Amino acid sequence: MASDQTRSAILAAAERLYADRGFGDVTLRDIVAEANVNLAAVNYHFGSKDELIAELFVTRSIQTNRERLNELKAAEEKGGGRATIDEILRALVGPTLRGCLGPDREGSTAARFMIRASIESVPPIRRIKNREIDHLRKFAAAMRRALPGRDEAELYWGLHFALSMAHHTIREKERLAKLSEGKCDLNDVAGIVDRVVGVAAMALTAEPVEKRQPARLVARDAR
Amino acid sequence: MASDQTRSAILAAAERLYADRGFGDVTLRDIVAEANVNLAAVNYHFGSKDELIAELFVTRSIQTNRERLNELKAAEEKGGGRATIDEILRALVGPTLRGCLGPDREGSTAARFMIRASIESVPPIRRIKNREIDHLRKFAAAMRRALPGRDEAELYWGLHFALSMAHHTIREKERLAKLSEGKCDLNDVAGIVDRVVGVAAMALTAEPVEKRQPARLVARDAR
DNA sequence: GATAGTTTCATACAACTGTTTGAATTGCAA
DNA sequence: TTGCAATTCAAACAGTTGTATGAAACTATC
Repeated sequence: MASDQTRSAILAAAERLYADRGFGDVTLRDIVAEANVNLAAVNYHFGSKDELIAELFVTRSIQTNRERLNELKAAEEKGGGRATIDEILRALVGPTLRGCLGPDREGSTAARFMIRASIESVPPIRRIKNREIDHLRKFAAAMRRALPGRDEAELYWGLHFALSMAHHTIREKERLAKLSEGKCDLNDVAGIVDRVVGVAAMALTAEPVEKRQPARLVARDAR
Repeated sequence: MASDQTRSAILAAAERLYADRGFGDVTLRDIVAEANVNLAAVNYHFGSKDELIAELFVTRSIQTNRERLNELKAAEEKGGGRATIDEILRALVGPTLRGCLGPDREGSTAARFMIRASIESVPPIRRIKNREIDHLRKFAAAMRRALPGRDEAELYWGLHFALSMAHHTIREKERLAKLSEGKCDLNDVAGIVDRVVGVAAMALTAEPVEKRQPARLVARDAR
């Protein structure tokens, strides 16, 4: 059954090429050349180019989501069913940040592929991302338990901002490195996780915007 | 001189189509059909498809950058040459957020085009974005003046996180609305600006990560 | 109203895309 | 070995893409 061999050769070659050169200018012919298989093999084994991309992305997404949930579960068990907000946020952004910025994984094809997927947005991947909401709801629920008094909208904003900082750091790491002329250390992944978690937790635990004292911030008119 | 007419008909049609359907599946033939001009007109007036896209994006970027700098300059003049960190951050994220989320501009083609440009990343636009660094440096300089004692890396992280939250909110506004089941009001643009500026300013003025006590935090020190 | 310079137009081009086809080859069971 | 299914292969297909061409139509100047 050499079929599995062909299948995974295609997957590996595709992931490598997409990671290196982006979805935009990698054709099926590039992939089969890299994998040393026949052009028709892609459609035979995957049905279409889009399904190949989808399989690639689903595989990696599942890995990340599982890591996140494992971290969350571990924290909850440690805390007798309730994790702290720091732990929850850390479980949310840690796996992605470590996966995409981690030094040992610097050359990792999988990580570079996921960065690509977050920069270039191509239809089959977009469709899958839309299903990510159910996954995020689990974190929203955990946050609700960790900060019971908190307004729900505030929780979602905090979760959203945590993801914002994590994803944008991955997307724009080169730009930030250049802008800061190396002063921001993008290799200190643990530090970045602390930073993102710290800011998001701060946003979640500070007084709500409405009540916060301006510190010369322009007062918002009560709608 | 009907040439200008053709030129701007193409620009308008292209911006509209790209805004609606993305760069991926809008062809020159779609554009010229929408603009009611001949196919060859695009290459005649712009040289190539990529140059058309570039011109579109440059025009809008310049607008945004000018708005930002105007706001920054106004705040600096008001403060006798020095703006507060809140004002600087507000000048940075305000124009983009208002432009892309603003209710009156909800149907604005320009805004929707810029959202597309931030979601889908296509080569001619990527090339231009790389030159945005010089523009950001002006804000970094202003921040340095507003928070003179602060470590430089911290300033860049704060600036980076402010942009992270703003851009990600624009990119993922639908997802956030769905995730929060409408509890996060994406139409309250002023509120969102306050929120983003508030969180970023908090991150910038709180104690540095190394010294900070984990968990809940942390009053902002009046400096 | 002839001339020169722009702009428009229909059409063709050349290249590349993902996909399909049908025959060859292979692997394996009876 | 024979038979059957799974897999590979070269080749072609059908469609689309951005771009180029050269003639036609227009515009304005003298």
